[in-house]
Amino acid sequence: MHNVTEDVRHEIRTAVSEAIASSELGVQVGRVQACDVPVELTRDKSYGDFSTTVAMSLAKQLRRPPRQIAESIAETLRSTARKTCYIRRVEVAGAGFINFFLSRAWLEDTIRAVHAAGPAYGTSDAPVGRRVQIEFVSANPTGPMNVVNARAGAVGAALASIMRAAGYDVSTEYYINDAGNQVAVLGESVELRYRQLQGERIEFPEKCYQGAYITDIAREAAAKHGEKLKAMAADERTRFFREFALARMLESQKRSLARFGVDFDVWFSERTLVESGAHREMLGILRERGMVYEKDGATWLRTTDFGDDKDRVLVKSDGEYTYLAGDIAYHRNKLGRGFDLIIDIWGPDHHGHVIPTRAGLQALGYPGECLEVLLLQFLSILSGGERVKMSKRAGEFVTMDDLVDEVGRDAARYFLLMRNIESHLDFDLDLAKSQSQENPVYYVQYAHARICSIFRQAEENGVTIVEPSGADLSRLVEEVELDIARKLAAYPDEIATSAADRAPNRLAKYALDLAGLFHSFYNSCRVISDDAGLTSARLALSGAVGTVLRNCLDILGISAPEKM
RNA sequence: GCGCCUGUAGCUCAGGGGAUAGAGCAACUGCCUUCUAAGCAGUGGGUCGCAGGUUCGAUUCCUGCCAGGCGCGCCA
Repeated sequence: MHNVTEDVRHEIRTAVSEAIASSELGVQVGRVQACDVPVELTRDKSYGDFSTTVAMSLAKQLRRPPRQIAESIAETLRSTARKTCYIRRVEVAGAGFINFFLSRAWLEDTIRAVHAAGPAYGTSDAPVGRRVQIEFVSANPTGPMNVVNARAGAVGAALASIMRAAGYDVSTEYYINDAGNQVAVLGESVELRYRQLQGERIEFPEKCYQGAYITDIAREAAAKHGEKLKAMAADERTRFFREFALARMLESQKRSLARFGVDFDVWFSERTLVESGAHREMLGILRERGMVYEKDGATWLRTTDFGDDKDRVLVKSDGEYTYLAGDIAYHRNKLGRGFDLIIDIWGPDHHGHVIPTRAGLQALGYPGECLEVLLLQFLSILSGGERVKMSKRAGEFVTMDDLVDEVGRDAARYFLLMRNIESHLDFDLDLAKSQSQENPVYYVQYAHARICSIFRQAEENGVTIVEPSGADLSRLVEEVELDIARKLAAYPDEIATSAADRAPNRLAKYALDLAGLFHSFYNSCRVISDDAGLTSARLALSGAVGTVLRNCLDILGISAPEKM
């Protein structure tokens, strides 16, 4: 009873498959496997509860009108002596849909299933058994977390939760880019600011990071290590500033992420990778496999063998590894840790790296499908109707912290999750601030708080709260009550689809729809009344909605308040 | 020039091979002596960018075009 919808689907599939085999159609089509019968929850309940389009897909093969085929299948289903437990009525409609009207027992069972499973409702019974790693955010440690990182954080964390709910074994990872030359530039920026603070009249180069946070770090270094710094030799001091600045930036980035509620299972340092000799090792394997060649003093990878439009450099003529080489080595390391699927969430400006990186893995002998890159589209911040320019070097941006301060963590996360990941997202700060009352996240949270309030009220009034399994759910007869139960039944499908499509926004929409149904119910039906039986039934329904809302919000990384 | 993403209501966007295309905002009208009005009920609003193709069926998939965003380094 964990997943009633799946049970029903199975029942319908089997019945249809058997009906086709035993009807006159069976001779022509042969056996149609039950799993090949598409069974969907209907969009509109006038089409019944579930529907199949199998007749339409058989039309071509049988060279008969789909409606006729549907009638034939339906007729056989109706005359089947063996009474199935949920199916009550079978109708043919439209172009050849076979619609199934079920007994209300399936909705009552759904409500009971939600109560029985609680937080586990909607999660998959059968683990998919694939080890998945999702890497996201992985910002350069050269500036504060910005809103693009916030979007990646919200999406990555939600996707990880959704895929876990769908049965995947998921690990989340943050790649710390602590080995590149941008760290040297960061150190240099801080050191120059420090020297300026010491009264030296020196120019601050354009390539350095301009933000005020650089000066803050310089000031902090001076305050803590003032005397020691003065005594240092030049190269020693440069090294000091690089390490000091890096440590401070990482600390501040981790703090921002923690405030935003995004956590990672693994923080992976690029340095440890470099120091482990992973690059050299990778290159050795590629060389053995004949995948690299020398040209113009550089070492090239034959990415064109795997669909790239030109080969790529792995080792520059100055002997340094390229960014691509590092990425391939890193991904090889990930796969070496036993993951079957690597999901990276990147910005759209990195889309050109997808093919070369995958090509690198293929060149190493891995299947291309083991790397999936989700390109998260950009996010613009609108303030006063104007697009806020964001440039890290210029030090202009709205930070993740700003977002949390101004809009709040829950609202920020919901907003960032609301949209399809491949859609450009306009985040209007003024709107989010001024209209925070109408914010969709409050709508969902409010439904949850209302449900909690009902239960508090029931307790205060001394209403005996019957165990849901004991409530007489046949008392739920209002249309909106049954609509809610139907929506609860759709939840497991919603989790599965959101996971398969890598689409957290679907779940955000589901939560909004369920909350809407509940608000509607709340306004037209009184839960606590003199009718004890009805009260129990409605409490059971409300409690089930509360559970599912909580599950959704939890997955999305948003709090489910008991009071608002 | 090549590549990726987008084009759906006045605005911001969902949806998606199927049966009358949805929500919020904005506008208007009602609903608080009863469990939270951060709520509900209702009204108006659409050639799903354009043109072909595949299909029993396309707004959805494919191709081309148009428009917008972004990217095309021995940078990271």
